[in-house]
Amino acid sequence: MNTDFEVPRHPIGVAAERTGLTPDVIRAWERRYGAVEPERDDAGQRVYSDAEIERLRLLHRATEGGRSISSVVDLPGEALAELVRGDEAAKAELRPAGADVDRLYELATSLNGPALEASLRRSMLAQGLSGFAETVAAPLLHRLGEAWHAGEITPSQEHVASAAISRVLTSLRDGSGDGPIALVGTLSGERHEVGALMAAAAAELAGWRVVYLGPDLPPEDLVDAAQRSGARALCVSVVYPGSSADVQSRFRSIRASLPEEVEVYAGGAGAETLVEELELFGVRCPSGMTELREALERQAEALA
Amino acid sequence: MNTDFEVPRHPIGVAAERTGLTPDVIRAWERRYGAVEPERDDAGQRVYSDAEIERLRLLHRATEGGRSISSVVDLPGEALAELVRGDEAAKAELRPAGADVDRLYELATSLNGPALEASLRRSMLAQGLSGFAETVAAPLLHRLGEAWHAGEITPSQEHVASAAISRVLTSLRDGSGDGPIALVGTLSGERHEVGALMAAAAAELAGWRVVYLGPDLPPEDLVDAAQRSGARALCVSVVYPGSSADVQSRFRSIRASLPEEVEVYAGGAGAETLVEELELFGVRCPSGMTELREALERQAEALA
DNA sequence: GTTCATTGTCCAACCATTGTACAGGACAAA
DNA sequence: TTTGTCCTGTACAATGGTTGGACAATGAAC
Repeated sequence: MNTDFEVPRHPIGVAAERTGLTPDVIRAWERRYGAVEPERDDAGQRVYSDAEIERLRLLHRATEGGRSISSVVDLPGEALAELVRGDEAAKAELRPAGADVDRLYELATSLNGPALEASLRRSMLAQGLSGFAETVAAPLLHRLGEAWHAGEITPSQEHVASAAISRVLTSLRDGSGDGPIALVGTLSGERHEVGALMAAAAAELAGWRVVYLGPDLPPEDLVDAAQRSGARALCVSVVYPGSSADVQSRFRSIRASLPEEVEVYAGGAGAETLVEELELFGVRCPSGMTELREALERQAEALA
Repeated sequence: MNTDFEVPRHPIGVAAERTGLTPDVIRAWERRYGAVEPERDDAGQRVYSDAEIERLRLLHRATEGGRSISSVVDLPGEALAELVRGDEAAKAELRPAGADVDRLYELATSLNGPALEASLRRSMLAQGLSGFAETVAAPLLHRLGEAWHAGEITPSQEHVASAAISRVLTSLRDGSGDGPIALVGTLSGERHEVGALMAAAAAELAGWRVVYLGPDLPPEDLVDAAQRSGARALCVSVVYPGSSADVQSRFRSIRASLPEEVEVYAGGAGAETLVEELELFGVRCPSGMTELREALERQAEALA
C-alpha cells in the first residue's frame, strides 16, 4: 500500500468487486441508511477509500450472518467487527471440523480430485463414518446432483466427487469383520454406488463380515447370493427409484424369497420416499448411516 | 466478550441457527410457556440476548434428551443446566467405549495383535480421531499402564497395544496437508510414542503439513528442526515427566529459543500435571485431542 | 386398545425491510 | 461516435418477520 489508507481512490465497480456486493446494493445502502458516504470526484462519481470498502465488507459479512442491514448499519466499526467475529465463530462451532461442503463443492467442480480426496479423508477422520456420511458425503452429492439437474455442472464433475468418495470409503474398509455375513449392493438400473459403499463400511463397523456385491444387480441375483453365502443381512441402496412401483415389487419379491432371519435393509434417497410401503412388507428402512449401523449392531448382538 | 451479556442483539433467525431450533418452535415455546420472552425492536421484531439464546439451547438439549418441554421450561437456569449435564452423562454411559475397552484389553493381554488392530481401526472409524483418542486409546493405555505397574501384565503385552495403536494412527495419516508446517515429537527419555502420533494426526486434521520427528529427542534438536523447517508449531507429547523440574526447564529453553510466532504445544498425562507452570512461560497446554485440534485450527486460520 | 394432552409443524394474511431492476441521462475513453 | 460505467429516481418482488389458528403425530394415562 503506497498511498494513505484514508485517501479515496476506488470507483464503485471496484468497491463492488472487493466487497462482494453489487453496485446497486451499495448505492441503496448509502441512500437509505447513509451506510457509507464516499467522496465524489469532479464528475460526481463516488470514490471509495480502503477504509470505506473495509466497512462495507464488514456490513456485508454481518448481513450474510443473518442480520438485517438496518440493525447493524449504525454500529461503529469496532462493535461491528466484534459482532461479525462472534457470528462467524458461532457458525464455525456448528459445523464440525472441516465439513465445509462449500469448499468441497469448489474442489469437485474444479475437478481437483486429489485435493478433494484429501479433504474428504480428513473430515472422515475427524468425524467418523456416520458424521461423514450425514454431514459431508450426502450433502455434497445432493448438491452436485441438483447442480447437474440445473445444468450448472457436467456429469464428469459429479463423477469426480463420487469417485473420490468411493476411494476414501473403499480404502478404509479392511475386510477384517468376523461376525455374521452381510451382503451389500444396489438393484439393477441403479448406477449410484456410493450409498452402497457407505452401507458396506457401516456394516463392517457394526462387526459384520461384509460381502460387497457392487451396483446394478437383479433381485434374483441378490437372493441367490444371500442364500449361497449364508448371509443374515442384505443391504440395498436406492437412489433413483425409477418407477417406484417397480422398486416396491422388487423389494417385495426379495423379501418373500428370503427366510425370516435374513433382514433386508433399504436405504438412500430413493428408499426414503417409500418407507411406509417397504416397511409394510418387512423391509427395514433406517434413515441415515447412524441408524443403519445401530440396527445392524442390534441384529449382530442378537445373533451372537 | 467485552460487550454486555444481557444486551439484546440477535434476530430470531440467528437465534434459531444457534440453538438448532426452528423459528416456529421458538415462537411456540414463547407463546405457550413463556419459555423466553425477548425484547422487541421498533418494528416489533424479537431481539434475543446471548443469555436468552443460551437458555434456549439448554432447553433444546433437554428435550433432545427425552424430556418434554413443559416439564423443564419452568426450571431456573442452574437447575436446567444440571439436569442436562446429568442426562448427557447418562447417555454417554450407555454408549460406552467402556465395554469396548474391556474387550480391547482382553485382546491386548492375549497378545492378539491383528484382532486388536482391526477393532481399533473400527472404533476409530466409528468415532473419528478425537473420540478415539479420548474414549478408546487413552483409557486403554491408561489401564494397561496401571496393570503393568501392579505387575499384572508384562511389558510385551503393553507393547502389543501401543504398537497396534501406532499402526492404526500411522496408516491413516496421508501427508497431504498443505498448510503451515507443524513439528511433532517427544523429549529425550520419553519412550511413549503414541501421544505424539495422535498429535500428528490431529495436526493433519487441522490442515497442517506435519513433520513427524518421532520420540526421544533432545530439546536442541527440536529447536533446530523447527528453525530449519520454518515450522509455525511444535507439538511435544509428555507421558512420563521424569523429574518435573527437568521437563519444565527443557520446555522453558525450547520456548525461549524459538520466535514468538512459533507456538509450542505440550500434551499428554505428564504435561497435565504441569499446566500452570508451562502456560506461565508461554507453552500452550490443550487438554485432550479435541482441544489440541481446535487450537491448531485457530492458529492455522490466523496464519492464512 | 382407547383417550387425551402435549408438541412440533404448517398455513394464511399481513407488514416492513431489502435486494434488484429499469429508465433516462451524463461523461470519459476508445 | 460508440461504448462502458456511473449517476438519480422510481418501482417491484422476494425475504423474513408478525399473529393466530389448525393439525397430526407422539406418548402417557386410563
